[in-house]
Amino acid sequence: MTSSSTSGAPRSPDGDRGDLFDPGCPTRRLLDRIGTKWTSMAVKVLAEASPEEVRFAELQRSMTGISQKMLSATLQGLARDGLVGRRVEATVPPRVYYRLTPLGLTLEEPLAALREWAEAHMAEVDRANRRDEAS
Amino acid sequence: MTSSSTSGAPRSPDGDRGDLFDPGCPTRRLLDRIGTKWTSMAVKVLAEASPEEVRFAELQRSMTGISQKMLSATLQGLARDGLVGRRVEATVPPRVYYRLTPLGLTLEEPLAALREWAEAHMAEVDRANRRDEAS
DNA sequence: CCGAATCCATCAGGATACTG
DNA sequence: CAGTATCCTGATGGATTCGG
Repeated sequence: MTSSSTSGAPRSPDGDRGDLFDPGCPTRRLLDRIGTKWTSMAVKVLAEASPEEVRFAELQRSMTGISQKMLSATLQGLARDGLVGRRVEATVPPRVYYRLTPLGLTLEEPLAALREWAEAHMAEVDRANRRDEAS
Repeated sequence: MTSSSTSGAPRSPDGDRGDLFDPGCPTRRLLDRIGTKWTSMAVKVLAEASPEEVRFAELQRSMTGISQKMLSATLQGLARDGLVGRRVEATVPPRVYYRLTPLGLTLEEPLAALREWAEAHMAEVDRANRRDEAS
């Protein structure tokens, strides 16, 4: 098993060790997903395009620096989570369109709040870092 | 106010290639921090205690499963970012108190929004995952 | 009591090449 | 055009131990 999925589903079909950790925190599990390198950016791009669909190559262009592998993995993860939907156009060459599901759209709200905080305060965070580096 | 400042590119490995990647996205950098395993939980615990201070061992007890190393690293990171403050009581044995700074407190708002989304919708996400596993 | 240091397992994620 | 497969690296983070 090379990869047991990025968003590790509880792969303990039976009693692993019980409850060593506290997996009952949905926030942690959410952050495990949107906290990955490209996921939140994909949601943002798709949200901005919504309700229009976006093609694979178009997404790759919007997300500078992402590889096919990571884009594919990111979209797969979001699709598995029911946050984005796929539509394949059976042409030659084939075209695949992505869009946020209604559930994915609701995620955009708190994500936008986080973005606003980042744009408002990350400069101050950076300043704090500089101050600390001086020591 | 993003006084834009000198817009210091955080990590230019060596030669600045212009804009191959987009390091100007503060959201990514924010998620790189709060997306780590324990950071958001620490902020939550500290926010709930605010304006009271919390001791190291107390934090460790609240965050089930965390090691000293990770708690220390998490708090250091938050302190460097100016989100939490430390107060050392020079007793024997020494006691160290942590609390959110005003800046850290402002982060609690969007973080709480994310938490609400998680509690409201993660069950649906899980259901989507099950449905996908069936294939 | 606090946390720094070491060792070690795992994994995200980048580069590349190949299929349909 | 869209997606998969393989290889490889550095960062994440857990357990443990030492120091102040």
